[in-house]
Amino acid sequence: MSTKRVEQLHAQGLRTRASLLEVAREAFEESRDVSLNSIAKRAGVGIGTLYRHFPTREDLVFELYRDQVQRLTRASGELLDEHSPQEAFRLWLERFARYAMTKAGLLEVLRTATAHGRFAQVGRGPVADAVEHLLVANQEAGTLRADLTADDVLLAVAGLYQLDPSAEDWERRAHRLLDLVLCGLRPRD
Amino acid sequence: MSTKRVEQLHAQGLRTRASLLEVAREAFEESRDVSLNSIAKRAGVGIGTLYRHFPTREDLVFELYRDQVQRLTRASGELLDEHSPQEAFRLWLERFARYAMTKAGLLEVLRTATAHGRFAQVGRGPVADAVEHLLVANQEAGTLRADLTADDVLLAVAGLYQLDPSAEDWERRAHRLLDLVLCGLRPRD
DNA sequence: TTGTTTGACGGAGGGTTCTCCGGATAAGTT
DNA sequence: AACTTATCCGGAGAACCCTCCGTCAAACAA
Repeated sequence: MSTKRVEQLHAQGLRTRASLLEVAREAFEESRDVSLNSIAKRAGVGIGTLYRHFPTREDLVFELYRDQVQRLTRASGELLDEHSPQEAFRLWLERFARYAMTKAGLLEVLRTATAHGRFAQVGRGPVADAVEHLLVANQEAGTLRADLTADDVLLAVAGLYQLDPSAEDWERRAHRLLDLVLCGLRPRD
Repeated sequence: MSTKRVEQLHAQGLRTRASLLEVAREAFEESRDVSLNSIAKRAGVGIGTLYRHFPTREDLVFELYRDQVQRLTRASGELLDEHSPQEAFRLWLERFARYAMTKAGLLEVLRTATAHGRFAQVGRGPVADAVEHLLVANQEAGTLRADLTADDVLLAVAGLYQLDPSAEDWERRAHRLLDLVLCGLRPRD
């Protein structure tokens, strides 16, 4: 049967893929800049195989943090359930900042994921969707300007990507930035 | 005499340095991603020589746009002479955006120059100084919140670095961003 | 004039990224 | 069992980045 065959063939591919991801996760925990070469070697796989599974370095890193990003985007709904739109929005932005800073690689992922690039095209990106969700709720509540788009918001908080997670003052700077942004997004008068 | 000797020795170095810069400028106009190898070759110089003059790629690019950056930073004073602090601030930010977008390489330079990195340490960077200048004038006029720092401002407009100069809508997006930022920086009530 | 010093030069070399294609292996076919 | 096909694997190879060090020539001193 065709489907079984596909599964079998995939089985092999999926195994090496999983192996690659596991090795990559370990490697990235040790240091941020790992050579793809070394990952392939540590996974006991040719470099060509790695590239077939993950055509670019970004693809690999993105996959590593996929669940983290998902958890973040899902949080928008949960926060809206438990808090007022205004609070939910602020809490979500703070979580966004914390996520971006905590795991070093995530920052890069979030930046490219929110930029208008390859990832953004997929339904304009899950992150943009989460923002949109929060945005609409706040606009209906009248706590955010009605003319805003998710794009506006993501651009406004882009300063987060400039922060250096290894510096101790990133938290203070991030806090100030979010304050300014939230102030600017409020309805005029 | 010692100074003459230094000048003579420098003369040689300066010539190759100038040659490198000239070639680099041409090369970068053709395409953004040029190999340092090719620049060295086109300048008729060994790759080692290039690296001695410009230890990192950033150093080279930064040098290419040094005068552009200077012109931008100087504009802060001129604008303050000719306009109200508020207008000067807005006009300067718009010029900042335009500069960053027009010359492709400049965007990268401005980002690293404003980030807290190597360049920023030198007197916290000329760009930061320009912002500081405008900021103080506005705070004295009461048109910007008194607790703001240049760092805050630069973080707030960092969204500009996310824009894609080759897309047609960057101008609209930049405009919206600046609107939001200026709104957020105004004194509360 | 003949060392000697000192800065500048060139490129080999090790490590990386990414591409490309021939080889292997399993599923399906006759 | 022999053959075909689809899929995956591996690594050679081209291009690049950056470092390191031996060489060279100008400037100066003896």
